[in-house]
Amino acid sequence: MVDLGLLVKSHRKKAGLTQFELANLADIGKTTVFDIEKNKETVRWSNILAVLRVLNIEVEFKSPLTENV
Amino acid sequence: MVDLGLLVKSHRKKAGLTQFELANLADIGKTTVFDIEKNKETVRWSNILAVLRVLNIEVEFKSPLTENV
DNA sequence: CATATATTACCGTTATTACGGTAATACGAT
DNA sequence: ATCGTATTACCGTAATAACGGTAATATATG
Repeated sequence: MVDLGLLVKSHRKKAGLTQFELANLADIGKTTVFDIEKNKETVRWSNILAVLRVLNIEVEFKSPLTENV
Repeated sequence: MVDLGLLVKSHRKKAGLTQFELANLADIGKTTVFDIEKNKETVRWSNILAVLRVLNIEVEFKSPLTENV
């Protein structure tokens, strides 16, 4: 697994957004954006998804059993 | 994005686990396993990770900007 | 260096999830 | 069809994440 916090941060920067702006676009609180970038794992899944959606990041799940479901 | 609930369910079945057993292995509540399989997005990210870990499923994030960070 | 802006951090309140218990339904095997 | 097990569903309580406010620190810019 990857450093999601760093991934979000770098994408946000590239998009020229502040945490606050990203939070608004994703319709979540600024504190939550901060938490995600800090890899706090207690955040709501839906909030992570909201951020990823704004930043155009996709999620994929992989396992020995799947070449994608 | 993929049907995570279905993915979890099929992997759990393949592993021969009940929801309750999976919950215990992941050290979370049975209700949460049920919720994940129902694609309830309000679950805690850490709980999803716990389940994926037990089932040996990896997460990957993809975007136009990354060939993996 | 000084100023402005962004980030990090902390706090208190509110809203909501996590959880186990339990009941009802569905599923599978004999 | 019957029995046993798994799943689905609902509930109440306790735990905790979400949130905005604010302050402190860091970063960037003139």
